[in-house]
Amino acid sequence: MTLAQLRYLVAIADAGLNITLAAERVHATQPGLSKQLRQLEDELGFQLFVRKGKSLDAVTRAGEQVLERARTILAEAANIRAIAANLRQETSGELRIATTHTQARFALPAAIGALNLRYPEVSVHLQPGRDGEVLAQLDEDRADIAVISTVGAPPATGIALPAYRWQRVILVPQGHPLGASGKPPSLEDLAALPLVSYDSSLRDDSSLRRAFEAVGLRPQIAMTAGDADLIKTYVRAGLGIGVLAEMALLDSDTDLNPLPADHLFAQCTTWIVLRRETVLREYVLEFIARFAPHLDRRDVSRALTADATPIEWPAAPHWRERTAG
Amino acid sequence: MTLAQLRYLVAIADAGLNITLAAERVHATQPGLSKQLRQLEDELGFQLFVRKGKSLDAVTRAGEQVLERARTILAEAANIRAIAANLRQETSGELRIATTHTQARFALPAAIGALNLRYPEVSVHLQPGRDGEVLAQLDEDRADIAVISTVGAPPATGIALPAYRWQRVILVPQGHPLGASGKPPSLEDLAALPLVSYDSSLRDDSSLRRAFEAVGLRPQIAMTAGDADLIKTYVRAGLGIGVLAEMALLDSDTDLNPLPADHLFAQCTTWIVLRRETVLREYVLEFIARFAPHLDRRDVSRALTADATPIEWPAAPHWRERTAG
DNA sequence: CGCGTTTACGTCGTTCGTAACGATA
DNA sequence: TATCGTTACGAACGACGTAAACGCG
Repeated sequence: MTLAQLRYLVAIADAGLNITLAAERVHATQPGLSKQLRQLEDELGFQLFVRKGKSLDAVTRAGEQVLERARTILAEAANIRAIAANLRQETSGELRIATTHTQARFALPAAIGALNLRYPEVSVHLQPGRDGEVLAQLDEDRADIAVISTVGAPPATGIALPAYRWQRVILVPQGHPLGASGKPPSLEDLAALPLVSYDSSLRDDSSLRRAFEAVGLRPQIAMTAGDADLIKTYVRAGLGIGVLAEMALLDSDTDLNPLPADHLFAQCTTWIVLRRETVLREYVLEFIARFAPHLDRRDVSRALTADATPIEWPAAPHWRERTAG
Repeated sequence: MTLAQLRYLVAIADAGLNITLAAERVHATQPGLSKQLRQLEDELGFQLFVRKGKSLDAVTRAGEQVLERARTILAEAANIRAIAANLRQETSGELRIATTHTQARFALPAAIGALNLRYPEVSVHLQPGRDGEVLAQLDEDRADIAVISTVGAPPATGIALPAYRWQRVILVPQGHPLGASGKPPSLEDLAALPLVSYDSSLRDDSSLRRAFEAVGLRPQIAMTAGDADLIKTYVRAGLGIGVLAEMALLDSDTDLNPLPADHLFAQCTTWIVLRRETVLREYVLEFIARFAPHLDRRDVSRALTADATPIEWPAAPHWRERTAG
């Protein structure tokens, strides 16, 4: 059993049992992986994969067990390398951030910009996805950190650090009667109008739906879109009034009128989620410090090793205040 | 970085930074380890050990970090091999039990005998030690399981499975007045007499001492010994009356008179302690099943992976009942 | 002077890539 | 027939052991 064999093993599993594809990903040849896999199976004395003809068809039950162990071995090996790289003060590397579109488009640019200034040799990869996918990417070691929002409690998987809190806003075209009245809209007002919001608001457990249902109303969702830019586009087109994250407001959106919705919807929290027992590169800590300045570097390190006390909120930085600072 | 390098690394650390000794233990040559260690340090880019002249003097701070990770890597590699060995139904191997003398001498023989009958190719190593040492041995991967007793809660480190419960007994020579009265002795009776008990009863936190202190008495400990056989010897010699574990009573002790002490001292529990995240060989499960028959094999496996619900007591098997069965 | 580490060197095993072959849809 | 996995072979690397030199107490 060698580290290379284990690396090949998980590469094959992650490539959907396609050895050729796995070989490309690990920068090796297909016969090499094939042979190493066979040798590993010979040494262990059982099949890791079920063969159908020559192809791999499935992972055996025992293979799953081995895969799980192999993953933690490789993760710890990566940790050792990270310790070394930090000690050597290496400034190059990569940062894979799994996140949703809203975060990537509106919340992250400032922090990523600052990171790039301080560590120009670090290449950042934004990996968009829905909430579930984002956490899965982190879990499967396909991302280094995840940035994700919830309405209430932190996500269950991984270690969640609170980054910031935000509210939703109502977005109407300039001159729309809802904005003209001068007083903030009520849920009844909104229920009477066609809404444009995120795709996720179609889900039964979406916080938007639940806010309406809590008072016995049913929102009329005219259309949904994957990102805020699209929502704004359709609000402009008059398809309906928008409900979206306040971060999505830009100074250039002068033709749109944002109305507060703090009193209608629960506050949201954006979290930085990390894998347990992971050694972070210096520049990742730097990124976290930029993105969530209230998090002490030592808090982050401590949260990673032990299941320590949850991080407490600071004097609640609000989004607008943060960007102003 | 290779698995061999990591293995050498922890071997050197465990050998007290003596490379030659470490080389013997891993069945390799000293120059081999020396070179591999250097190569690992070169690859990582920093010193794992502090050199004093040519010798290794200490582990560096970063070295400690790496060592910890290396240990879990090796443990997981061992787990993979254990999965394989179990699947192949291998019947040979070793079982290293870290435990105290009382357990080794009186409680374990039956289970070890049964294990040897079923798995004659398994070599059992009993590794005696005091309570703290026993758990340390388990923690440092120098034992596969630990068997240890406490008065109240289970030991904090590792996963503790309750094995059985027992009481202490008072042991006096035949014809001693304490046994002649016919009624069980009181703490006052005992406090007036010289006692012979385990070395551990000298500790301030010993349960023997605390039982007396709880009622404002101070026991008069005439002498202590490391094991029950010695205690019995000195009770026979008339040095005092014995206080020891009921398991230590043998049918052949006809010249000694055991008096119940259930009403004087708190009940003790003997635990089987395992390391977290460890794959046990089949024969270890077999041993556990023999030693603590009320533990379901699946309970054991489940307890190892997750921090699951603690095992509950069955219809409280008492020591005497168990040996009778 | 002995113990322990490093350096030097030769051998052996192993891995890896290239190329050809085979099976499967 | 195209795709994917296996077999075969040769070259290169690397690990290991033996033997000798070096430092230190």
